[in-house]
Amino acid sequence: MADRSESGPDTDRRPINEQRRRRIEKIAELQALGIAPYPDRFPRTHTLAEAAALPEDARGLALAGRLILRRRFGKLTFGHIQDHDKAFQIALERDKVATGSLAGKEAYAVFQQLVDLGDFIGCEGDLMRTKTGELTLAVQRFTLLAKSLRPLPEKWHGLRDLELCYRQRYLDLIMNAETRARFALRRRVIAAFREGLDREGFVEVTTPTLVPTASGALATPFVTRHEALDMPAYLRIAPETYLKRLIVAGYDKVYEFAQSFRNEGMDPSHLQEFMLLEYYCAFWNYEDNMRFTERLLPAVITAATGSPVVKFQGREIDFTPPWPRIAFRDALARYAGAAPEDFPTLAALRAEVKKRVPEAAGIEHMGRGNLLDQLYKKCVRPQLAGPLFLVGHPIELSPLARRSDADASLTDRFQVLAGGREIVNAYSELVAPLEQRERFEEQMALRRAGDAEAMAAEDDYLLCMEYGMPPTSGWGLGLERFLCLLADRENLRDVVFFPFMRPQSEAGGAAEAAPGDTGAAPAPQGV
RNA sequence: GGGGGCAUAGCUCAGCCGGCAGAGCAGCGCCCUUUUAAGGCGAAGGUCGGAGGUUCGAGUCCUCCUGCCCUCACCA
Repeated sequence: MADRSESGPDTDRRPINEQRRRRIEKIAELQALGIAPYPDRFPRTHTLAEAAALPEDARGLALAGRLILRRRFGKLTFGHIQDHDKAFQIALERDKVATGSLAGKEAYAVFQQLVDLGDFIGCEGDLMRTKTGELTLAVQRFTLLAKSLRPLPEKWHGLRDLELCYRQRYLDLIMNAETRARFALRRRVIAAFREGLDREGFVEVTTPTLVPTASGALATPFVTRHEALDMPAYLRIAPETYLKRLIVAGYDKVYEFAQSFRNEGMDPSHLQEFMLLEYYCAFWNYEDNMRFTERLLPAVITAATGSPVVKFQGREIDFTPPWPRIAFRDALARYAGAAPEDFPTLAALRAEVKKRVPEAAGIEHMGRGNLLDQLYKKCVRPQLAGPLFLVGHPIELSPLARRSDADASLTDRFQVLAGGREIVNAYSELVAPLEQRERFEEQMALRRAGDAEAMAAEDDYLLCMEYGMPPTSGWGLGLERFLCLLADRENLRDVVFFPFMRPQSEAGGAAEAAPGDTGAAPAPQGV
């Protein structure tokens, strides 16, 4: 797009802002001086972090960044330019600076009057040290790289308004180093998981996000429509059954960072769109998997944060292995004083849950598994600081998990608990196709009985299983929840760049203008 | 979905018992060659989220609406 198009019609319908209008005027003034407001490139020699590591007599640097601070004196100006990783001081002297075809006083005036905080600029010059010892680029030539039209948030307090941080994350990232650090942590954690899994021989794969049946978890899917096939389609709620198909296909070890979608309530601990990391390993059982988990998580945490000890909500959680193991039944008995065998009938258990968790809804429709789960979630889990392995979950809670050989009412399943939260859910997979079909049918019966959580059956997956699935153990982790633990954050939105927000018009509640209705006097036509 | 809280200049925030709409930063005009949120002087900048109501008078009190935060329920 040609530079001059920027001085063309201004169709922004939002209330006129004085500063924005002034900056648009500056574009024309720059162009009149032969200065392009949006040039196409700048040959940068170093990032700002690289520049900061150079010897202080380094010469001939070309640095680029967003101008974020400026301290003007009469004939000397200090400023800071910022790139993603670093802010760096620049100094311009009136009689020693140039831009475009201008030099000295005229070039200096361009910097003072036509360059604004928020603009991207390129700066060429030599390093020096100021009287106060700060490594600084003495700028001989600067180049405007992009004119910004809106003022940045406050330079000292940054962007504080939570709603603006979510809606305009780019401003949050520009202004708040803590936010940048949080997303750098996300990047490091993902890289560390990849490294840990790759080194173990796992293969990263991609499976469908758009699916004909939402399976693999107990959740309400987002529904959409496949027009060409004239059928409903769903966004996946988990990658599980597709990854297991690949196990059947002969991949021994697969994993996926699977963006998943669940159409359920919004609160600080639930996102509609989130990332599940799942892996599956053929020939492992859940015990093998626990041993690997005990190696993988400390390695990832240490790689990402520098220590296996996580500080969370004022507590220290040490992931150094080994971690204690506790059976689901024992946890209920010890922390809730209510072992499952104390309530042999559904009615007795239901009465107990009603007594202890009176606020829970839908108790009448819950099966035995969900009733026990209520007791666990409300009375036991909050007390578990961890890290620890919770094992031996009731079979009703785990329709895709292998039945325990020792106790038919239990599954070969474990969860990793830390900070009162479930970090990992894993089990020996159910690989027997006929039993899987029965378990799905039990879920469908629960569904018909009113338990909305029960899992949907998936015939295509059952077909796949009938060709033979090796013994396998699978593992899943909610990436955002894990990141919140490492970043000591309560709200999952804090570790997602652009959380889903209800749209809001910029006019502050005014109705959306119809197309073509500019709502303001159009600016003069350019070109 | 229930309950509680917040919404004032581009940003960060004051605004008392209902009585002229405020500050800092940013921006604008001046002064200033070593600053670190530079400093000094000056002039601007507002649909107090929106719509009603009470009142002589509403940023302030009441009702409704919108958005966000917290919390409970549901869910990972």
